Amino acid sequence: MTKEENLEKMRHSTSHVMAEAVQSLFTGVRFGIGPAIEDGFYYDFELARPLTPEDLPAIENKIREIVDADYPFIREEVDKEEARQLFADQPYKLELIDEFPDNRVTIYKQGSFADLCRGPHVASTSEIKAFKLTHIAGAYWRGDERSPMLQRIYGVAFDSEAELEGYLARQAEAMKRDHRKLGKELDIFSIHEEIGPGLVCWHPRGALIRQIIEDFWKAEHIKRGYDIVYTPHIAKLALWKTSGHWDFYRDYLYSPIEVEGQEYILRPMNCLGHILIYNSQLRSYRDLPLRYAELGTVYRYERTGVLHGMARVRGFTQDDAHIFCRPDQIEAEVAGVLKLAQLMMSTFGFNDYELLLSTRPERYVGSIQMWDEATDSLATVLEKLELPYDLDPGEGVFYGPKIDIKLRDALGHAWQGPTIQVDFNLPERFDVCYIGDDGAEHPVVMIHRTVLGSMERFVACLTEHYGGVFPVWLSPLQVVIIPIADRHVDYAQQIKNELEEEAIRSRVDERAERMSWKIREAQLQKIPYMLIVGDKEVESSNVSLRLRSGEDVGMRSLLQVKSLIKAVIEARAQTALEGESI
RNA sequence: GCCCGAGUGGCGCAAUGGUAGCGCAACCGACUUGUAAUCGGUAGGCUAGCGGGUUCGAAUCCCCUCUCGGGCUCCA
Repeated sequence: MTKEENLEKMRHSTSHVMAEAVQSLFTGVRFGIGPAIEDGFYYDFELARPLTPEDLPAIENKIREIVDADYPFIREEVDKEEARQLFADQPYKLELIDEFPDNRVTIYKQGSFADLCRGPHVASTSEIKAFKLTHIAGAYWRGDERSPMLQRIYGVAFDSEAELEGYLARQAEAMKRDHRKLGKELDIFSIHEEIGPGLVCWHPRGALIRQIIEDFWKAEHIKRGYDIVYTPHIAKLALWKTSGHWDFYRDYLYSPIEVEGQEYILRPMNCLGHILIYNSQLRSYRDLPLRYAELGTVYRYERTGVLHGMARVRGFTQDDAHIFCRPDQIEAEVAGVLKLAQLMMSTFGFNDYELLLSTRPERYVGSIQMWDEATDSLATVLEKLELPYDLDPGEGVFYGPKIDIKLRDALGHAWQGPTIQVDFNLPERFDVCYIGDDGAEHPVVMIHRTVLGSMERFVACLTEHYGGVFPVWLSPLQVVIIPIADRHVDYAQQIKNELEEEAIRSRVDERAERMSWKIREAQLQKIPYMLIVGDKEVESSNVSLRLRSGEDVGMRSLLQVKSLIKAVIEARAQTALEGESI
């Protein structure tokens, strides 16, 4: 058994011990399930009263008692009838028993607690080493929102106190990278109750980061034969009925706006405008592929509980494009998009991401043959490009299979970023076709795709990925010039002017503060370069360079510093100085 | 949407039934400074809601609404 499997076993056993602790502290407990998860475990309970965080220490103490008592875990096999009697007052367990295919079920007992469980478990409770209950949450029985909501206690468990401490320290570090916290500290964005939940205001610094990304994005798309288009943010409801969105996603649309007796809605997607542009004239097979790209803002009425800073919002800008192509062009186009997505990921420092191929869901349109062909071609491209991916069965969109790239935030949550989706639905509904070399009409294949995701989510992930320490080319402010005394302000200003000529973003901190105070503030703002100027520098026409890593590079000529910074920006380097860690 | 928790000056926090305090920031003044916090002073909130209730009295207790956080569900 590997170390990881042992750890998982121990975590699972800890959840049983926690259940025993809860059983002894509360009356009338009904038990749900309690598996091991990444880093720890949870158990779901139905209790007479709501749990509060204050309950956790008592439960932890009880767990320790059970651990110290060193109860063995005993495995027993019983038939279903016996199991039903054992768990006669446990409706959730009875439900599980009914669903087991075999007549024999296994039970694990430790101390005064018995649970229906496949196992395996540790030999004895004393094998549980370092654990901590972390939080409580509501969770639907079996993850179904029509089922009762149980109370879940989450915990973490490790082989040693040192590993537990290490984990908790990493969590604390990760919380510092939270884009919602950094967004405030670094003045990147805000969300206002007065405007509405999930609607983002981009502050000048955030907007600058976004502009830089968008400029890069546009240039790379134009290079690859995309045409930039703009389409309206609202459209007649009838259009969304034709597309099928009204039927499938009505609950996620903002309510219609009535004007002149016509109903309009805020667009939840950009594709329809692109389709109408395509359909504005007859297209020949020679015209294809056509690639329409738009940084298109869309609005979706996301349920209140799911909103999360800039990462999950109600109004967001997709870096969208729709490729209209012939069936024989699918593979080449998908490959092109994947390569572009890879370029985006590597340019922005995401070297660790997951690729998922999602296949036909239960509710779908089109023929199974179309689905199979499209899914195969997506898989073929992934294999040709030697990209490792996981299958996500049944997770495709109703209109076609897709490839998703998932990015992780500081706390390890995966967010969908780039996505490539084949669409069989819209070409049919809108009669999107081309004239082939046979002179006949053929349906086009439409590919929806983003290579970043949305600007909001991407900047959120980017902020967490870098912990706010953006690479120089993305840093809103690249240089702070710090005059030591008032008499150095003119010289500092002169330097700023020279940096401006090179389009380096700088500011002179001319406040009547001490140098060390100005350095502290520049550090906290994670500004890549600090240029300190005092008598020595003025006299020798130099600057003293300090990096946000804390390194004092020393006195250099302005020319040297300028060319260093320029080179770092042009290379879109991940670090502020070659060989530096930031 | 569901369960639990929270909402105090720009920001971070204190005050759990008796007339709201602290730090940072802001503003004013002094200091003119050598690599992460110079000193002094001033102003600023009636405590999410021009919501309802309990009480002699509410930031503090109860109800409603809104927003945020942790999860669940969802995420075209």
